[in-house]
This record gives sequence, C-alpha cells and structure tokens, in this order.
Amino acid sequence: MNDPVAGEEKPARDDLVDALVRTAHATMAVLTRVGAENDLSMTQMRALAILRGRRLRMTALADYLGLEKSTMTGLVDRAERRGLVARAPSADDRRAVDVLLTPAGIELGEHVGPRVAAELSALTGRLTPDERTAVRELLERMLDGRDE
Amino acid sequence: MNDPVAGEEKPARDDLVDALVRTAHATMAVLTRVGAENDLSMTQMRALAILRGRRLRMTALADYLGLEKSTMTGLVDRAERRGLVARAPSADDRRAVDVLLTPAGIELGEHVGPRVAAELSALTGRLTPDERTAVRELLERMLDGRDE
DNA sequence: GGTGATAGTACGCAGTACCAACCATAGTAG
DNA sequence: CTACTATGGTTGGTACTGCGTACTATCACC
Repeated sequence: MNDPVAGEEKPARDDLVDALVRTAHATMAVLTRVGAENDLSMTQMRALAILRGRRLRMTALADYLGLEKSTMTGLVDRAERRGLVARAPSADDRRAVDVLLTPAGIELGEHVGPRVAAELSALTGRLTPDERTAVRELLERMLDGRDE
Repeated sequence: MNDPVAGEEKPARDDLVDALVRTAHATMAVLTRVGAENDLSMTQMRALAILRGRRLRMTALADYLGLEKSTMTGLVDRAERRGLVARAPSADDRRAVDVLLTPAGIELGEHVGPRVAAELSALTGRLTPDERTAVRELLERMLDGRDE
C-alpha cells in the first residue's frame, strides 16, 4: 500500500453523499492498513470479528459477510491453514460445518480490535466529545433505518 | 454479492469507532453493488471519478488511488479494453503516459454518480435536513483533520 | 556523454469472489 | 418406506485486484 489515505476526488461537491463516500474510503484505508500489518484481509478481519464468541455454520457466516458460500470455502481454508479458525461438524445436521475461532484466532482478534480503534482515533480525535456523541448517534440512526 | 448490507457484528459496542466502521461497510456495500450493476469494481469507479475532466499520468493516478504503479498497468489495460479510458503520450515527457476518459467513460461516470447518490439516499434519507447538514459538517471536520 | 533517477510495462504470485456442477444429507410426499 | 426436492458445502474454472521484482526507455545533471 502506497498511501492508503490518498485519493480524494471531487474536492468540494455539495452533498452529504460525498462526505459519506470519502469517510468510508478513509475508514476502509485504515482497516486495510491495520489488517495488512497483521496479514489479514478486510474480509478475514470481519470474519474474526463476527466469530467472536460464537460458532457459526459456513452459510450463516457467508450471510453475515454478504458472500457466496462457495467463497467461504477458500476463506475458511486459508484461515484454518493459518490456525485462526477451526471447522467442526455441526451437532444437529451432518451436512453442516461449524466454524469457530481457535485460541490463536481469538488472540489475534483481540489484538487487532484495539489497533483499529487506536488508528481510527486519528480521524475521530479532531472532534470534541460532544461532537463525537453527535456523529455516533446520527450514524446509528442512519444504519438503523436500513433493512426497511 | 449476496446481501450487500449484511454483516453487522458486535451489535452494540460502545464507540464511535464502531459506528464508523459499520457505516463504512454499509457505504462500501452500496458502492460495490452499484458498481457491479455497471460491471465496475470499486477501484474502477474511483478511477473514473478521479479522471473526471482531467488527464493524469499513470503515476499520478496511482497516487490518487493509493496503489502501486505496477497495479495501474492492468487496471488501465482492462478499462482501455472496455473503451472507458484511453492512453495518450504525454506532451512533455516521452516516458510518461497520460490516461483520460473516452466519451463512453465519461458517459458511464455520469450515469454511475447519480445512481450512487440515489442508493445512498436510502441511508441518509432517515435524517432530517438539519441532521444531514450536521453529519456532513462533522464528517468533513474529521476528514480535514487527517494528513497532519 | 556517462550516470543515476524516474515512468511504465511484464511477469509471477496469492488472495478474493463469482458461477455452475457436484455429492451428501435432510425433509417431505406418496 | 421409497422417491423427490431442498439444503449445506466443496470443487473447479474464470476474472480481477494488488503486490514485488525485474526490465526498457527516457530524462536530468554535471
């Protein structure tokens, strides 16, 4: 990665949409960078976060990630090869496979989380506590309004 | 992409960081989806946006995108093959290659932009005009605080 | 006019993600 | 209890992304 935070086009277009897209890019750049420092792709990081404290079937994990189940096979394969997750047969369905974090996976997840938070503070640190609360609430309102 | 808006982990962690990451994912999901509808990856979409109205060298474009120049070759190759951009020799440096949008590229860019805005309105639509202004300003303050 | 820097490209590698096809098991109908 | 259909995962093939390491052509300078 060259300069992960580069690439701001359309300097001063009107809308909220623009701010949203630029924020998303900046945030993703941070995630990508922190991930790369730990040899994790963003998808892998998400999977680690999602698997925190639970055990999910391949399909369920695919749904959370918004990916095809066929994509999961490779993703879990690689993570398993690295010792971050493990596959286990599901109790109630012999076709199904559960995925769960190994101790190494848990540890890495617990290392990466705070790193992301710390790096993102570089962005959020410019705001006052009140403003931080305000953005958070507004963003959450936006997110909650989604799925109809 | 299956369900581009899925994947919300850590339901109610404390921080702004969380809201930021979730917003980024949701936004990126929209971008990815709209891009896919037009056979554009997110990187290609960004490139189209960056090239709007200007003509950039490979290296300059790489810097904007935060990518290695070796990555650009393939990216521009594919876009060129699709007739979206063209390469042209640079006026003042015979080593350099300028990249610019073709009419088709311009047209596609002008089609995709509004589509993105429309789709993202599904997110922002939940806010009142005042709130929209507030988030925009706060996000912009965060973004401006970056590069030291 | 030689030397080191810079602009792009070529090539090989690994990862991501898709689709279509495929087994195995489940669930349901008859 | 068999037959049919649906579901869970994997396999194999394709395309794209992005990196690092060469390599060529040009530039800039002294």
